[in-house]
Amino acid sequence: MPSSTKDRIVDSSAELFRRQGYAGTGVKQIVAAANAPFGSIYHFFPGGKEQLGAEAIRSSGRLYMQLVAGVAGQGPDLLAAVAAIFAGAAETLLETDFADACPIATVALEVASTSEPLREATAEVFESWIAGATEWFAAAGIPRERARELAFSTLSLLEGAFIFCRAMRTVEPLRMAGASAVAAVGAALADRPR
Amino acid sequence: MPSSTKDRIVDSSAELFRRQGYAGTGVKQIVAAANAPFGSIYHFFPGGKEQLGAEAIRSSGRLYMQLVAGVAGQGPDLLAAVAAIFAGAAETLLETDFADACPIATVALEVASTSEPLREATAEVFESWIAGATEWFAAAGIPRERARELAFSTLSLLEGAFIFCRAMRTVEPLRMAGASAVAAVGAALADRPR
DNA sequence: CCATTTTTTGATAGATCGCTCTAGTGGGTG
DNA sequence: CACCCACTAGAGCGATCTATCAAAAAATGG
Repeated sequence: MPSSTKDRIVDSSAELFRRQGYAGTGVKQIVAAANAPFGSIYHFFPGGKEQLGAEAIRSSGRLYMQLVAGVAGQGPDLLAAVAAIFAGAAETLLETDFADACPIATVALEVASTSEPLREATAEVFESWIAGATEWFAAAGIPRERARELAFSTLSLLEGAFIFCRAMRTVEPLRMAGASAVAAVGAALADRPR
Repeated sequence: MPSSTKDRIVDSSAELFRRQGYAGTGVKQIVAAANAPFGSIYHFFPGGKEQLGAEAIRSSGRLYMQLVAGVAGQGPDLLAAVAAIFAGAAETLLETDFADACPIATVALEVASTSEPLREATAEVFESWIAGATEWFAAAGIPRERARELAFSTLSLLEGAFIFCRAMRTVEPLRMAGASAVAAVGAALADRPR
């Protein structure tokens, strides 16, 4: 068994939070999903549910960035990579019956005005995503300022489309947002300085 | 007193759901905010919290579309109107200490996989927004197919930016997403058929 | 091998959840 | 006036929530 009890708790929490949100997920439900004894939660996370939430957010944020970077990395060029990210997201959505979209968006909206520690955790994850995407666009020759704007708009398109897709139970929004993102990146590539 | 008890309950629910989500808001908290007797909830909403949630979603969805349409209506042209929508959203965010963004996005993500009636309510609201925006773009001479794509991407940019803004406590994402939206609409206007 | 410390565990406490139920109030109608 | 009905009002129910804590198990030292 390669996975420790603590890891199983974090992983199960992340999955449940992603689908039902933070407030909608009980500690009992988490230990049941993780096949862990109840008390272990408070052994590994003395700060209780909130500390567990923070760790789950950071963990799944890290994982998701790796996943997206992996999908983006195998594209022949930047445009194909952006298209692949949106297509991959759509595929995952269909495979999971529209359950698995962004791992932390639901929690981020929930806790933004109710828990400062959790809000900070989501902000850190988002910052790292934006920084990573900015770097990626800049590496393609897009000026830094422009690259950061592109990072925000591409990720906003993705996050926004996730909301519509899950609510409407169709991947149409993701396809359209993806087309828009490709167009925006294409325009930025076209007038980059040489 | 122009507001009936039922209206106060719906309004208070909508405000609380917007900020803390559906699961994070208790019925007791709602009646306290609405200055309503506890029993009235189940008099006006025999279906309980879920029915109340559905009505709050539809009500605030209607209201928000009117609000956005109002902001958009007073712009001199389409591009200025789009810019005004994003700027207005940023202003509201700042005024409310990053609490009031999209009135239903938080709930939409929470309930997408946990409550079919509520999911349907959010889907209906989103559909009506998309239909409205499509109509608006089409009226400016943009072909219907393209107008719908533009509606999805503009609203996705707005929703996505809301997530980042609330988490990071800055309106930078909204400014950048707004610039992107204006550029996308501008491009669509430029190559519309004459 | 026993004594001591450290880690693990589930029963349970105390609060809160959504909801039901009965009783009471106020105003309009026959 | 008698009656009715929409609404107000809140006590309390069973379930579930998070968190605690004393005991069991495992690890460590003499």
